[in-house]
Amino acid sequence: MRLGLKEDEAGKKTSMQSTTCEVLTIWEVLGKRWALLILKNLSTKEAIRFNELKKVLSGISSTVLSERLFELEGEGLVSKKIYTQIPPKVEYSLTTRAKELEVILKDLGKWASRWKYLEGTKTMAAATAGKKNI
Amino acid sequence: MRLGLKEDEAGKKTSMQSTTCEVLTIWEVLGKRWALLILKNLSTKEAIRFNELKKVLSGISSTVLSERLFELEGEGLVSKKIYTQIPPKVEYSLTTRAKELEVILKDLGKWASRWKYLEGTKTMAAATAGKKNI
DNA sequence: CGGTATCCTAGCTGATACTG
DNA sequence: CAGTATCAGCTAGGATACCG
Repeated sequence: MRLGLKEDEAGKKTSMQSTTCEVLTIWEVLGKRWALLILKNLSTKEAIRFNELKKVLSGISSTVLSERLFELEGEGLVSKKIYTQIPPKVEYSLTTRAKELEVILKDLGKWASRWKYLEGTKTMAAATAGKKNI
Repeated sequence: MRLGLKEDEAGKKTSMQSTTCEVLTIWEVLGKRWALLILKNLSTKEAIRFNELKKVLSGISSTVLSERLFELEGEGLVSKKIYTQIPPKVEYSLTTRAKELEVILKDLGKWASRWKYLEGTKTMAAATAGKKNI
């Protein structure tokens, strides 16, 4: 199973980092592509279904979405409600834990936008150099 | 140049996401491996030299360290002080912006550890399933 | 509908070797 | 010392096809 393997890696990577900072463990999950978007979209709707989510996150594949959702659930950020029926129906929603995270993320967002327009300084040199491949 | 290409990607990736959330742009940089560690180590020392940093982050290669440092500089999180001399000497340090980020990161860390030991609930099922490959 | 299994590619990463 | 160029391995991510 693919997920199993991933966790193993994560374990390997964090093994030498987790001692340094708790944040890194979370980062292993949140830092991954789509993770944040998923959380964000989940926060707008109360509950959302798989394909609905997939539609919103245009570009993501079922594989990855499923994977991220699984990881997020493992971290206790997302809860899954399964309706055993045909056709299947599964609803995802944020947990209390994730709600708390939202606040922090919002702070991060504020921080990000606060500095976004102040790049006219010396740091701009590097930024520009990077954007337009020298 | 390798760095140039990376920025292009970042631009491409965020193009459809940045409108959704400012955080994502930062995440493109912070989410990358080593980025957080670098920031963390920079915060302990006032200023640090390239190889010194490389030594602390045992496992990282010059290539990646240089790359990350460049990206972080582009985001205005790290400042570089070059001493034109032989042998070369370059010191890296955190910018004011990064100092602010630290606070947020610390909150994130608190959040992370606060929940770390409460995984004995239903969320544990998924967590366990993930950790030990079913 | 909601996933999982499989294959395949792109890009991140790290080791090595080489400049200023 | 502080990188950069180059090469090679590995893995995440996407597309497809197929079950419950």
